[in-house]
Amino acid sequence: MLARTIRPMLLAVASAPEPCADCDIRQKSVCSAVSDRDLHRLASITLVKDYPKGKIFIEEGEPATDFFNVTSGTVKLFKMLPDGRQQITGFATVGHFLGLGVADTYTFSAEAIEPVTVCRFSRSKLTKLLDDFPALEKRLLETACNELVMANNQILMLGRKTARERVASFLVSWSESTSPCDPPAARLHLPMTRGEIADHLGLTIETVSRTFSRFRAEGRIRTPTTTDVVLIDRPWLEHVAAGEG
Amino acid sequence: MLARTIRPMLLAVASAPEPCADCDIRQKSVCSAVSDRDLHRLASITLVKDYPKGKIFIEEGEPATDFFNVTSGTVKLFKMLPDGRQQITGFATVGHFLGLGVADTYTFSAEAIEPVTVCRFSRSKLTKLLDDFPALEKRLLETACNELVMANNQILMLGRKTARERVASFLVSWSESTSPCDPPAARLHLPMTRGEIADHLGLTIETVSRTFSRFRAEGRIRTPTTTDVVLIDRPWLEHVAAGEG
DNA sequence: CGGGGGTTTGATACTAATCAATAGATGTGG
DNA sequence: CCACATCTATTGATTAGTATCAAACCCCCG
Repeated sequence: MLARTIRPMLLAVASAPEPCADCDIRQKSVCSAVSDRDLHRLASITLVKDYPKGKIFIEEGEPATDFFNVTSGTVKLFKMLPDGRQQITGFATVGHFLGLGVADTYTFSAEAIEPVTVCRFSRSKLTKLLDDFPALEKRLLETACNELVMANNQILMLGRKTARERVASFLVSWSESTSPCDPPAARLHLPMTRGEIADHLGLTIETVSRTFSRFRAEGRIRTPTTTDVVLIDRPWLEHVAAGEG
Repeated sequence: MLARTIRPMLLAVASAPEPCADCDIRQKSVCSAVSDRDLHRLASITLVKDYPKGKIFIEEGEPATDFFNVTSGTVKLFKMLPDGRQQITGFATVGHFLGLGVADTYTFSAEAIEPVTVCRFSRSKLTKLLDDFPALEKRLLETACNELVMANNQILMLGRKTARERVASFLVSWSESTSPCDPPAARLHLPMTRGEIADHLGLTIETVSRTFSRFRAEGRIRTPTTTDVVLIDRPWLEHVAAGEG
């Protein structure tokens, strides 16, 4: 009896592998709000997609047909002004859900800044699913609230912090978002360019570069490579980031 | 039979007036997601409060015990740095729900910038209520998403727009948020000071004042009083606000 | 080895901040 | 109702911080 019910499922998996069942980042994402028992319903509306570096897979203004969940790689989320000025509202890494803060059309664009894998959900299907999974809806609300907190922190940063404070804030917060352990690892990898950091902090490439150099000269950080940073004096960086520098 | 069921309700209302039953801004707020039939449950956890101008009724860092719904007046939402620098993340007017984007403690402060009336809900009680009212939860998620869109627009503004573009953006967006009709009324009332506008736009009082003066000299706006603005050339203001100026 | 994108560093320009003074608005008490 | 005190707004002069323009450097990759 047990075997009889399980075997067909295994066969089904073998013939059309369910993306969610053996997903190893599920507990990091909103998907963990769906129980194992219901997972096939989530899987049935999920499509796993790979995007190469540079691929823009969400374009501001286009009809918002899909939600996404990042399962590997780093994505930049950004808005642009007509003359090309760009503002990166955030970087999304593994576990991040994309598509909140959207009306009928996307209100931001998303670009893979390194090879990225996402789970793509049909927006209308996921919305319907929410009626049956209140826990998932609760989880999305929670996620939206967290993003609001982050957004307000970025608003404070852009509105009132100096270039030094912004770069310090970025280093500390990127370190926390990529290093789950406590205390966070001292060495960070920066998959984004100086230009992307600048577009995130409301600065120019040159100012970001100069600030890195100055932190280096002051012995607060080391940069073994352009894309790797070691936080030598994290307490000081946190102090500066908090506006007490 | 009808009379018999209604009369006790009316008596109840007379003895302890239910704040929600005859609320005339309900359709503007998240409360409209609760049906008339269930309204008493919402009313039972609601407390109507008045705050005078200048009253700070949410303080960043304090335990987040309550949610609020603004029913009249204007509230400034802000964050501060230790040395006193202030960033106003938004202005909340009638119908706005306060308390999303909050963890265990408030992540922002709220001050009445004119006399304000709010409905105060116990956070724990409202959270419990959500289990019974999925429509209300859905509505809160929708609200949170709208706020995220607004927050991202402000991030773009603070990170990449010039002083002129910021002031134009503010005028257009305040006009839209206070004038429900389409096209919005040309004359706006600004309950906030120049300093508060500056703290919202990441500028100084002087820069805001100068920009107002310049718009006035260029014939784009008129300022009958310090607290009232007439948008003479709205299309131009929208153009500048969009970064095409 | 050469090319090209990304980065660093330097010189200069410009926007908005700061400092300062005046003017206008608001409110209070005589 | 007016005079005074206080707060807010405007305008001007100067400064500072960051952007812009320009050149050299580095590193990766073909």
